[in-house]
Amino acid sequence: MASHGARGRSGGRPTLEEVAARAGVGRGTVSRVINGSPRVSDATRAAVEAAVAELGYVPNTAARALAANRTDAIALVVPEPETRFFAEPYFSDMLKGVGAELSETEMQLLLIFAGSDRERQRLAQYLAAHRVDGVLLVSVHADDPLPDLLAQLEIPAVISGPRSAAETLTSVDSDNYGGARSAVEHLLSRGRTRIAHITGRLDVYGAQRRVDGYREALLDAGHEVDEHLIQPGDFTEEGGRRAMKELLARRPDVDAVFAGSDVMAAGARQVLREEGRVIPDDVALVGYDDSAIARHMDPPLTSVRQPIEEMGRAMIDLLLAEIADRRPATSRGLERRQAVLATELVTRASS
Amino acid sequence: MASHGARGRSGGRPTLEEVAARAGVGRGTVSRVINGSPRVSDATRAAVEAAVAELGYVPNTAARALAANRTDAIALVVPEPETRFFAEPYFSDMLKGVGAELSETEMQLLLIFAGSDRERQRLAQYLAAHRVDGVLLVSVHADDPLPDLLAQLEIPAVISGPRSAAETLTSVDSDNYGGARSAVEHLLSRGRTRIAHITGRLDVYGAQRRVDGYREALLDAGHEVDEHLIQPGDFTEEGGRRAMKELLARRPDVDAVFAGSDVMAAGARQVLREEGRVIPDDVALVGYDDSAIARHMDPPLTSVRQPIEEMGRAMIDLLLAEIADRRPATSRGLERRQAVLATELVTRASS
DNA sequence: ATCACCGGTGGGAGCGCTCCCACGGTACCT
DNA sequence: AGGTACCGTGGGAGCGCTCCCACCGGTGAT
Repeated sequence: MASHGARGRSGGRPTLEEVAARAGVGRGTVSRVINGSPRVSDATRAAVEAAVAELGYVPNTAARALAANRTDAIALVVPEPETRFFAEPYFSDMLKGVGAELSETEMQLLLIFAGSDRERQRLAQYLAAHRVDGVLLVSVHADDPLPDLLAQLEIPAVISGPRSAAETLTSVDSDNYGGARSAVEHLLSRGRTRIAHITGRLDVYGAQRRVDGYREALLDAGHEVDEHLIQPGDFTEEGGRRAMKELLARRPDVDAVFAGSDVMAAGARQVLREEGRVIPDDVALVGYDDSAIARHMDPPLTSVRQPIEEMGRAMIDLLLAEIADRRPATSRGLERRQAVLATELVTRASS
Repeated sequence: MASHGARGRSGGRPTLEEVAARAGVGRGTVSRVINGSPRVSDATRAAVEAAVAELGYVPNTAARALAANRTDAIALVVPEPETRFFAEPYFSDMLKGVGAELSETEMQLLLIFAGSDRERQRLAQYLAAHRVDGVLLVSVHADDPLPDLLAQLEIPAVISGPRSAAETLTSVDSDNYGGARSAVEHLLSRGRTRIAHITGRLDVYGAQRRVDGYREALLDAGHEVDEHLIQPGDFTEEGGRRAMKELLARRPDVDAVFAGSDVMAAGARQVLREEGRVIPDDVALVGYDDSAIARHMDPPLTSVRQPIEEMGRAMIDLLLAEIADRRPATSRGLERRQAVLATELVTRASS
């Protein structure tokens, strides 16, 4: 009977069975109480809860996962650390939201890095093994095979920053279009008329939407859009520098710049200063992201704040809903879920 | 026989049993191959590996965890988001190191937030249930009960930023003493003689060590330490402002400031500028952390860089070693493990 | 030849849980 | 009174794995 180290290999945490014995009920009943089933009488439930408390019972996740074929875990897939996602404050803010929302539940958060090929391989295996109930995807490139893999495996997933207007996955996004509009409208209201735009990488859908917002804000205000004032950047500081130099060369009379990120705005500011342009007197500058850089820039940078923490919360909400449905959005038919959250323009001395 | 939905409830991922059948061997043998046991003949191993590849077998973590009483998971416990830990670039850099080192192993990373009381309660339960094989602790307050809890539960743990010189947990730290010395020596070499220090919160051990480094660098250079030049801060920008005002009031002739963090340096810079002091001509300024703020400050801030990514890697290494030993450092006797990594002074225009 | 031994192997038992079937009891119908 | 329904409950079976014991055949020692 005591053949095989049966008795608690390490300290003996109480099991369902022991709780059942203590409460004078069967195993099934305890399980029902633990899982909040309604099919338990109040008296029994009270007795079980007392036993649970006395014994300090905590369910064994592994056993539960094995028996129920679920994991109570979701994965946050972090793409290459090089991407702007991993930069402040995006990452930590989103995590804050995710963590806050998750702490209301029993779910646990797994962080999975998918930078190297090796890591992506592991991730694919991981997902194939259905070791998580759902996946959070952030800043995925348009050509990334991951979303399709998830759809194929029927793993619930939510993506932040849809890859296109036709995104099939459930998505959460901030209102890039509206954010860009608010920036441009602000500059117009300050009397600027030759407003340039340094864009983000245009294979990023959000960057495209910002360009759309830029264009339409100008058109709606009765201005023409001068294509020479739109200069592609790549979200980097150096890209911002290059773009600003190009703009100055083509349109020396530019009187405002709306940059698609604070980092690019920082690059642009360097060039403007080198060229002797005073901010905001000669050229007004507006960034995007409202990062620490914006607050500490000289002069402090007007920037579009995205509700990133809210986005994290929204992602969890949508994901949990999808897990509850137990099937990914694609097989639910057409009812694509998505959330678009409003941005806010934070006005500072640079404009 | 087919009483109870036995056949793959969801897609039928292959099991050990199926791999065994395919390879014409027993379950135990496949398990041995999967786990790299040496007690398998080469021929058998090859056959099993072929079967694994053909079937695309991936072990079921839950079953493994249940049977073997281990989880192959470690937790990174994130304290209150308010702390400086959660600020850039500390968090993401450390995560980068942790992720890189972890991707060499089969371990998975759990992120656990322990900000609110509620969350800490969950964490305690979590740990009591032994749902992770080890724990990574970051920026823990001196009076935090968590380390003791971990020791009591005999859960391997590594702390970044030891709580004191007598830290009992295995720890990883950067050389705060040496970093501070390098900052002060740099200022001395620039001919500064009235060097002030704005400290971090002195209940943080690392902040104390920086003060030690500051003092001894001065003493070793044959200078006296003027206690009026040491002003306590709290790692915040506002704290930096207050400290700088105080210093200026007490010692208007100060010609250099070594701040215990970049953020405090930013606060100090504001005050210096308001008072008409030119950086670095009138007052040289050096920060600590080499964050984005330092690079983008005006003028760019000389700062002490900590090898945070390396620290992340070191934490994982130490933790894995400890898990392999299957017992926490405390019960291994006196051989406390710790790693202290060197810092680097990044010189910029502010000094 | 006999025995102990050892590398290599198969498979039973068990990890702690969920799922589901079966069962006793009460309430309500005919 | 007998039948039917349903509620609350107990407990068997099974999730996929690891651990360990038993077993098999081949060696080398006796």
